Amino acid sequence: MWGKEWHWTGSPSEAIKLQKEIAKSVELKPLEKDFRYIAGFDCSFIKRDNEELIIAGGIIWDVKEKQAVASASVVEPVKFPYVPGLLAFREMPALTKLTRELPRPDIIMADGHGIAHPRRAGIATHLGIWFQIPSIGVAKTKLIGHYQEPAQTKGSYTILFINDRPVGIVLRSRDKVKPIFISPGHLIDIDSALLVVMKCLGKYRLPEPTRLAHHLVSHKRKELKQVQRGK
DNA sequence: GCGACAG
DNA sequence: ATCTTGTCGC
Repeated sequence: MWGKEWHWTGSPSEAIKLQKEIAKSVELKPLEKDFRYIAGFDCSFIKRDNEELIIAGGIIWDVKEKQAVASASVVEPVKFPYVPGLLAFREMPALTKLTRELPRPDIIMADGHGIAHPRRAGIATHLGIWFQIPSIGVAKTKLIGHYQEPAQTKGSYTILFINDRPVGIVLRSRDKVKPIFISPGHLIDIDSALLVVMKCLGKYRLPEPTRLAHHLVSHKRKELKQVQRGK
């Protein structure tokens, strides 16, 4: 069910074990059902005294009407350190809490990778498995894999490989901008993930769900900075 | 031992 | 992610 919070505690080595298990449950298949609502998630961080806070934000994008129909954000202390490959353990607690305030989407779009990950279990995969909703990872840079640089024109793309295995797409989302990295998280395949992302592209490098979520958290962050000054 | 390394 | 001003290119 949507709104189910994630409460996991453990060490980095235990986290790696969990990811290996999660990867066994991943299902990659074409998106058969029609879709309309896509959730976009993103996080920001800020320091308060001795602790670090995470600001998680999410929006629901209506692909048909091309507009956000809901949004929410939460702020809480972060417990897990940032370790490449273990991003999900840092952001999942806040992101899942966020879902209590949002309607259930048809697809989840996360800021990060899906199976284009050392253990095929990026944050998009964690979210897809946890909620059993098709999920896609959209990252601004590569974590792992090899690819040929796509042409400079919008819409050009190449395949991202890990040991000769296709795991995602490197897409030029606008003319002459750095490409974005798309990979399925769960319950969707590479082709469908690419189609969904392209349907969400507007006049910016990032697809609307992720871009608006990022805009939301950066705005929330500025508000918190103001509060810090006033005390 | 030397690079690579989501956010 | 965050710290930060001006500046190069379309």
